[in-house]
This record gives sequence, structure tokens and C-alpha cells, in this order.
Amino acid sequence: MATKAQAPKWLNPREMKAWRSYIIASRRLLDALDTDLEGHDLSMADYEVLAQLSDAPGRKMRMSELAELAMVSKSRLSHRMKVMEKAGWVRREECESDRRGSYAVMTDQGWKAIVKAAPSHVASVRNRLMDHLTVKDQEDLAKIFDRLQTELRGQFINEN
Amino acid sequence: MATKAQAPKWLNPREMKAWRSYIIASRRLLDALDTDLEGHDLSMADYEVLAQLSDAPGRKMRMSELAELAMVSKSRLSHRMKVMEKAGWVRREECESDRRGSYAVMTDQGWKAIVKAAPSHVASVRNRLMDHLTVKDQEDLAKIFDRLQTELRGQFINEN
DNA sequence: GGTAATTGGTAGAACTTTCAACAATTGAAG
DNA sequence: CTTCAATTGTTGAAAGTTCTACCAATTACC
Repeated sequence: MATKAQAPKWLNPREMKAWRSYIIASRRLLDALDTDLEGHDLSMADYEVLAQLSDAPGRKMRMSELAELAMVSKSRLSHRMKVMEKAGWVRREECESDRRGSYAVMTDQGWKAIVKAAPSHVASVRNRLMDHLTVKDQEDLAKIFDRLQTELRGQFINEN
Repeated sequence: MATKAQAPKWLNPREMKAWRSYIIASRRLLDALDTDLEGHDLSMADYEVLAQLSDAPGRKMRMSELAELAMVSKSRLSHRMKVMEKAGWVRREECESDRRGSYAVMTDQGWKAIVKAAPSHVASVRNRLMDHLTVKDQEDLAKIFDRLQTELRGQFINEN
């Protein structure tokens, strides 16, 4: 059920090249960015969670919503929050309007942590990626992956 | 030591857009591809290992070399091999020329497994990615990520 | 040849992520 | 107002990954 009737068509050399270049360089890139963040005791995933949370009004957001935005499962977010809570970056607050729910709230300390990490993370995105792209490249990239994202959001993928 | 002196420059909107589109769509794409492979009891990582191994002469390769090509750590490959060995897809053979070393060898059963998975994986790459790209896009993509890969290989990242 | 440094690979511990089940609440239907 | 399905979020265990230490073989060097 994953894909529809299998197109028997193999990838042609051009496609193959695009695919392999993309997949390999991306892996390297993500690894490098993760490594760069280590100094701040953050992984890309945690950074993403905190970044999203810090954008929310009051730096406060329902767990489910946060999970959705940061593209992690609820279960994973829950576990991760426990760790970040111990680190003093976030805390939980219960929700009065829906008493099943709870809020993730970023603490001042958490805010400080991400503000401190951000410049070096941005520099890292620059060093590792942007510096190697022309303006034209950036536009191409945005165009391609924007379209891709739209298409992929259509095909659904369940998150537990 | 991760990055050199921090460029204080923030990302401009164009850069930000390129970056976020890329990172989010990539995550979705990789997730989708992994999901598509589940039916064959393979992860992208395992597929990559087997694919590399199946390309080697005699479908046989030194562990370290395989780890390098498939971009996994030696330790991880070692653990993974244990699992795939149990599944009957690979076996180990000792190396006479260097008696510290050993070969990873793909079994017939492993070959069958990957041959069986390949068409649907390729179809999946098509459905999820290629079908949404024009020829021009493919060329742009290859160009960008080729360059990126070269640059990133220069900046070193240690793998244990 | 002897011994130190390096390399190839593995193993166990610690940690992270996923999976499946769960309690609590909500909302809708009868 | 009761019942039932769906939603929110958590948990414990299983599966997977990374880290560290290690052994054994090899190579380098005196």
C-alpha cells in the first residue's frame, strides 16, 4: 500500500545522479550541523522544538501542537520534554480549558540557552550550506523543496 | 572549534526560506521513503548498506570500507550486521591477507531481498521525489549537492 | 627481533527513539 | 443522562544507536 503500481522504470543516469548527490550531501550536512550544535548541548531535534516553542505567544504551546510543528511524535516529545525539563529549559503547565491537555512552556533559562545557541547555529548553517550557494541556487532550492513539501503533505504519513 | 569566528550575520528572508523549505521537506521525504521500505523489513540505512555491498565485486567487502561507503560508523555497522546475519542476508568471512579484518558477504538470500525491494524503492523515489522535479530541477539539484558534498568532505567530521 | 603506535572489528553500557497500551477527559449520539 | 468513540498526553518495554573500552593483528621504527 505504500506506493501505487510499481513503475518498472529504473532511474536514468541523470535522475540517479540527482538522487545520490542529494541524499549523500544531505546526510553529511545534517551530521555536520548536529555536531556543530553539540557544544550547546543541543541536537537539531531539540533545537527545532525549542525554536518553535520560542516563537509561540508567551513561549507557551500545547504539547500536540508543538509535536506537530516540530515534526516529532507525541511520545518522543513527551520523553524529550522530561530531559529538557530536568535541564531547566522548559516546564509543563496544565491546561484549564481542556484538562487532558498540558502546555509546554519555555523558561527564561531555556530562552537564554537558545538565544545563546542561535548565532552559532546560524553561522553553522552559513558555513556548511549557504556559503556554497549562489543567490540563484538558493532560489532554486527554495522553489524545489517548497513544491516538494506541498506534494508530500498531500500524501499522508501518520505520526503516532 | 566547530565553526570559525561567528559571522554575526543573520539569515536574510531568501536564505531563511531556502533553508526551512529544504530542511522540512527533506525530513518529510526521508520519513516517507523509510515508511515505504518498511514492507520489505528494511530501513534506508540497511538498504544503503546492502546496496553498496551488492555493488562490490563478489558482493563482498571489508567491513571498514562498507562502513565508509554507506556512511555509518563501524560500531553501528557491526551491530547491524549481527541483525542482518540473523536474517540470513549477509555473513562474515575472515580475511586471510589481513587477519585482523573480516569481510561482509552478501548471501543469495540477501541478494534476493534487495532485488525484491529495489523496484518498489525506486518507484518510491519516483513518487516521492522525481515526479515532482523537472529535468532542469534535477540538474540544479545534482549541481548544488555535488558541490556541497565536495565542500563538506573538505571540512572534516570524525566518524568513530 | 622487540616494542610502541595504529588499525580492524567487537562487546557492553548508556542513552534515545519507537511501539503499544493506558488513564483521563471530552464531545457526540441516542 | 448514559454510553461510546476519539483525543490528549504519559508510560514502560523493546529496538536501535552511540560511546567507550578493549583485544588482536599489523605496521613502523629503533
